[in-house]
Amino acid sequence: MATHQTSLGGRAAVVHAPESGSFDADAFAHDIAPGGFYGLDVEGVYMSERGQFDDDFRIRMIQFGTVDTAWVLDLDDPEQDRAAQALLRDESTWFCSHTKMDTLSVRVRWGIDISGRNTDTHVLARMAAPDENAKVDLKTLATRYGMPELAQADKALDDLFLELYQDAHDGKKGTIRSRAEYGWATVPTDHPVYTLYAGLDPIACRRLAPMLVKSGKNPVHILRTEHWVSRQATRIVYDGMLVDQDWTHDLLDTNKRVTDEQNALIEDVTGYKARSPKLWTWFDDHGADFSRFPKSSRTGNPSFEKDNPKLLLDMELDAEARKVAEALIEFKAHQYAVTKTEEILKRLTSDGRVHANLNSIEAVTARMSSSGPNLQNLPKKGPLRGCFIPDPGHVLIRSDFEQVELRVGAALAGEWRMIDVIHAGGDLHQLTSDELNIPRPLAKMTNFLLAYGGGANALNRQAGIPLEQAQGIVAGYRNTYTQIQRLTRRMAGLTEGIRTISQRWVPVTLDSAGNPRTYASVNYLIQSSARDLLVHSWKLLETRYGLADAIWLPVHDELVVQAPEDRVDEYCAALSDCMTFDFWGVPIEAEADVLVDANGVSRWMDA
DNA sequence: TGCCCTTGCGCG
DNA sequence: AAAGCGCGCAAGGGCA
Repeated sequence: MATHQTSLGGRAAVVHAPESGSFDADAFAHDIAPGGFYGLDVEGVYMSERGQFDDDFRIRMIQFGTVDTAWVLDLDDPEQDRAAQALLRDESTWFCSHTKMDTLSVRVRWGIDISGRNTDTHVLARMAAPDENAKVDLKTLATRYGMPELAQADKALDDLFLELYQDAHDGKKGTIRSRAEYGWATVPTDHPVYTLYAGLDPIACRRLAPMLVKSGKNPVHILRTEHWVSRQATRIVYDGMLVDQDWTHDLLDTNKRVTDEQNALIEDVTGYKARSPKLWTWFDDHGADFSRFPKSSRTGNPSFEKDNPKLLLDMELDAEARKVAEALIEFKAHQYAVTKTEEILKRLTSDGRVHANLNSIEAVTARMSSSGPNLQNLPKKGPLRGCFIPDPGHVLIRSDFEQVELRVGAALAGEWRMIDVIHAGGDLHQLTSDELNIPRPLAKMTNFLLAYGGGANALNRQAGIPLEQAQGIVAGYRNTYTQIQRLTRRMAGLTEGIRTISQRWVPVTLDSAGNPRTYASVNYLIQSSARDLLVHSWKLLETRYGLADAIWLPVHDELVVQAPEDRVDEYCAALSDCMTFDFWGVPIEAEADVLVDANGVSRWMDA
């Protein structure tokens, strides 16, 4: 058996990598005994856009680690595979691993769900440092916590992959992707660089878990809750969303036919593609006057973003340019749907699903985020959300909190004027409209703007009203809502961070000049507390009805639920019940809607 | 080719 | 006194 005697963070570390056929089960069980708490990591082949759910994805090794000893098991050896399985199945053994990657891989390969017994160090890291987005990968963390050897081993593996690739491809370097693809698939499972890299990971992870818990500022109940939410997120990713493939292909075909046609027309006439940044120069030569046209702030060139191309039609263009302008407008109207449907189809796995990632604690405010594809920002209007349908025999139900951020803000501030209106079933935007004597749309903008820490400049810009008027409105708002103003001042005085209603810690973030953005704290308090409330409802769904697993997707202030066809009423009632409660004397309300299209088919969109 | 940054836009 | 908040993704463009 190959054994590395090495050092990690100034402490001895041992990595055992048994060769196929020479596995010592007793020695393994001695180091990694059932009932313990172990770092866990898996090594697989290169991951495509479909992640663990790609038919071609497979794990090659699995590693378990204590704080000083790791075992790297080669899964081509049936004995080692059996030992790994037995340990993973043991209900008394706990694991920690970084991100959902390992939990999902284990479930895909063996059907074992360890998510209830796995602590995600990525989640712990987000709790310890909510403001350090993108810097919580395991290598960076290990380095920060005094274990630079992990990053070094990673670098050595990269070099090895390049070497392996060149050996097999006449010395050619290949692209990053091709090197990774080749390297992960073919590196020998007994190569010392590979086994050392693989072995250090679970040891580092196991050491990091308690360090991260200690360095965070959250009380223990938050950790418990986040572990639960993270488990739910893993379940949602594993299940994925069923795709209506006919619907999606139809959408792609109809939209792509238009974009291809218009793109070809534009290129024929101008020599530029529709999206070329130089297309404007052609218009310039054909009578366009860009002196008062919106410009890209970076290049200073005319910008064809948004609805800007429509402005071309107001110009004195020659007939040819007018035709191109119309083609460009048509192209842009269909481009978005093409990109989105292509992304969905790219992620489609052979089970007909898209396993979008749901990050249970991504934002600084702990709001969840979705990626690959991002389901949380698919347009509400239009047919794109309709690509996603419930499982056979099921129906989707959606329930939104009613104006939750404004209500939470009113409650936290103790703003009685607002609270009275909420109790009376009135409209907060209308209240502002009446009090400040401004139109309701402007009042609505003002309500949100001020809750987000904005000021007169922002109102001026966004509402397109004169700065003086914006200043007047802001002053009026502050005079009218004195308690909101008081809360704003109180929050601005907190230079380190704030605590939400569940005592979650949210740090003050810095602007590009390094100054604390204390003005954002009101929004942090409101946004993050609203996140607490959504999780609160989700947990109620579990404790009152045992229905947490019915959640199909959370969208900030909205829960989408999948219900069996014959229990729709029951699920609707449960959802309404769990999302309706009193918060600090303010009613929080939600109503459940069944999502069924005009043909009686349930899909993720309104009829 | 690869990396990094910005802009614009969808959602809340 | 003033300061719009949180995300992810595509595309463009500078740079090595």
